[in-house]
Amino acid sequence: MRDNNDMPGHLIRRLQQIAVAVFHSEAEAAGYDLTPVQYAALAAISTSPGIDQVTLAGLIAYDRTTITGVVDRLAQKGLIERQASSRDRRARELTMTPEGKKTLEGITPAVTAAQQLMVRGLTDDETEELMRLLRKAIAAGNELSRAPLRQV
Amino acid sequence: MRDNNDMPGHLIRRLQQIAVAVFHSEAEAAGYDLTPVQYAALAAISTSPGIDQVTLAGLIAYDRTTITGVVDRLAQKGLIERQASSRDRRARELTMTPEGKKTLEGITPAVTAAQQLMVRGLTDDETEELMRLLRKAIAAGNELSRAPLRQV
DNA sequence: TCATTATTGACAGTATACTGATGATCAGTG
DNA sequence: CACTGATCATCAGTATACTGTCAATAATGA
Repeated sequence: MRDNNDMPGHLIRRLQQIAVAVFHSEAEAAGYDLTPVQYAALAAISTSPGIDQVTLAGLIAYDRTTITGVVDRLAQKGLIERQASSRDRRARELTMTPEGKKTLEGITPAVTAAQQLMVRGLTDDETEELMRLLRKAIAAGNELSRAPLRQV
Repeated sequence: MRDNNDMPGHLIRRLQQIAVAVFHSEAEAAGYDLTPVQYAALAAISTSPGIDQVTLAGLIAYDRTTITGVVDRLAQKGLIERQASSRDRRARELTMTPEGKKTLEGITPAVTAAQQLMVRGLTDDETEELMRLLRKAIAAGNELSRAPLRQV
């Protein structure tokens, strides 16, 4: 019988759990109540103001159904605003509030720290190699998920 | 600003999504309705009959709260049985049913196929290296998650 | 033995992720 | 312009994951 430790799926799941836990503890220690998912969405909206939800989902590889809830919570926290688009009445344009900008700037050091902490068992070279392999595997499997990356 | 593609956390999350999607489609194609999480739990119960839920959670690095629902669903599908332990009246001993054994055996080829498919962009050597790096990072971060691995 | 502490399983509540469906709207074609 | 098909956002439902809490029970130490 194949051991869990020889299953890529199991190992990926475990490191993901650790990554999320590290993110939460770093963010909380810095005084912010933001999930990894919410952070990524906020950062993407910051880079692409006025973006609609489907495009946002594609940029960060989220399911379009998931993004609804994430955007809801960001709006509820006053970090972003959602307004109907004038060009397409189906779409909602997402923009950051000043509060959102302040939060994004403030939390960034904690996010950077978390990224290092979650691979603290690896050397810098090993981390680079891990990221290279992850990128390569993701590129080949991108279309297998319901939430593929869609670069604009 | 740091790109998503340079963030280990983002890359890990994406590959995890792909891994789960691949597992589902392979399992479904083989005629089974079992999630990756349910499969791992079933396999662990098969290896360690009579195990209690906390020990099971430790073996596969699940949160003890999560395991309750997983075990519920496996029991509801008739794949496992839950009975009060005679040694410890708090604990529930988990055992497989014949149906569970049949399911586990039947689904195993699909699981193996899924493990290969989710890293189909990598060569065999690269897959080995990816698993090595994942194991090393996980070992260093094990205690950072609420659901660490607890080998017996 | 008795009081304190720890452990097991469960529950409520929140946040991803997904499947599948729906209403509103847009774009392209005849 | 009317029709068809695609797209945007949302919803209902299911399954992880987590935080924090609780009752029942076990284990430990004074």
